[in-house]
Amino acid sequence: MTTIRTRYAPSPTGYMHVGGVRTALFAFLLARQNNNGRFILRLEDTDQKREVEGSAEHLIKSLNALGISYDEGPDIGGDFAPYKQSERLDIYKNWAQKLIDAGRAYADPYTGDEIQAFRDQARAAKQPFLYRNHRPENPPVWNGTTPLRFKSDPKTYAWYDEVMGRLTTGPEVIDDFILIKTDGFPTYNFAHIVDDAEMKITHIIRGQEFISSQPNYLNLYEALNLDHPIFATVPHIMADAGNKKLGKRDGAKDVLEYIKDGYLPETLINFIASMGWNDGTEQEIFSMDELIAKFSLDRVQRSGARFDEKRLLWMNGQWIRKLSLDDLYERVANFWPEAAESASLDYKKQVLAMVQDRLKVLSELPLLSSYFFEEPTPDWTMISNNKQLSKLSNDEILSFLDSAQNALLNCDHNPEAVQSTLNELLETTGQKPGILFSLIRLAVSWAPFSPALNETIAVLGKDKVQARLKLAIEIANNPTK
RNA sequence: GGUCUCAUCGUCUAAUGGUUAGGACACCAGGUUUUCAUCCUGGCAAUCCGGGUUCAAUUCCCGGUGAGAUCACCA
Repeated sequence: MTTIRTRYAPSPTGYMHVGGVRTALFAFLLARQNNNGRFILRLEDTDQKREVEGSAEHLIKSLNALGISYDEGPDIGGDFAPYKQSERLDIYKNWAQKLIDAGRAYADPYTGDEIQAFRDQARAAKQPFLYRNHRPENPPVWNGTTPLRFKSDPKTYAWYDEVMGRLTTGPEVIDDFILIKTDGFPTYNFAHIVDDAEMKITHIIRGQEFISSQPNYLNLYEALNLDHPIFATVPHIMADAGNKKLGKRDGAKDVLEYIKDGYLPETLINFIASMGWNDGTEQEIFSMDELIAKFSLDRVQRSGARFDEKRLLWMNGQWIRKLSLDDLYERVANFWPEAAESASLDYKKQVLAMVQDRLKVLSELPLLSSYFFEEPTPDWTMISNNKQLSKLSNDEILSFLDSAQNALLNCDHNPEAVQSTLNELLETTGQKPGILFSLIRLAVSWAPFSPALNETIAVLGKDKVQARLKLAIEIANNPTK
């Protein structure tokens, strides 16, 4: 069996979004599940006008962040370097010359306006426009100042696509397309075929937008006397709303943005893979290693999938909970509230352990933990708006807070001891936990939600708990609250 | 408009010529000594429509309809 070589071949014209990640991921998985498989990154920078500064770096950064590693690429080289099409112009010229010599390419003598006129004509006649209907009889010798066109050989095609199955088209879709532009750069249509051949690519995985040009590529493979690689067409990912392909305009987020928001690479990989692929079981959570082991093109969905942010959020929570505390600790390094800067490693880990079950994205960490690091601002409306607490008289509140302060003063601040102290408090006050614990919870955190009360108190420590209870008592004593 | 493709709960999906059409997200209800979350239990919810083949069709075939892609000196 020949070595599998797949590639991801983006054009550096913007940031990397989830659609691109999925194409790259599938190609990567396919290469990785074979012992000697290779995954290649190739930059298709043949459109100088659309090129966006920094997007190649962004692309590479995104792949790295997600753990989609490549074996050959523009920044790391490889046996078939260079991996940037703009540095391969001579190669395309050579291949173009072969076509010219074989009578399969010719100089396009028309101006843009002239071609547009043909197009309008066809449209007026309600006919599909085909350039080859206007093929010049005696084209000039190509000198690089005009586009070079492929002289197609229209015919019927049937081919197999690993995802889509058997596909067929008629000769009407075959046309003379441009191989080399007037700026001397090849078109995608030409360059990718040459490069895939030169780089010995065995599988082409790409988005649905290329499926309609596939027969033209087949025609070109024939003209170049090349065996074509195996094709796999992956359906589009649709935007959350509407029925459009997910693109920049639909608010498709840059994948690095998801990372910055505190989505784990594991989540992104898992989620993107499972949009359009599953292994036929009820498993939802897949690690990269599992994906490598289980992925197969014939289980890729044929229809487009919608990007569901809520499911992504759920999945991120799942992955966060799977992490060991130490691992999670490393990953939240940049997400702590500012006030946590001076806190000890040990203290931060204790806090983190408590909020691990509550985090859905790492960026929520400050929201969930700030009162562990700085004094919260008391907000008495949290008590007065509470269904149960609002029924208490001020004297009752004072008495409960006072009892709590006293009881906790002589209590070791570890979760077990605090819990038994709290339990005793329930008995001595004769209150239900819903009332007493809510009150204490608010007095020590002033947060809409917090971890288990005994743990919270234990981690905060006696000094902070006493001070906060004292402050709450002062406020309760002050009628203007 | 031409060409190609696709079609199962709101969403991601599983399955099969015979099933109570399964799971997950979301949503709703209940439970776990406070809150939020986790976790657990339960609930709601789908085979686009019409023909045909068949004892039997969501599954195979045909036709509609709907959706997507493409028709560039973009990839």
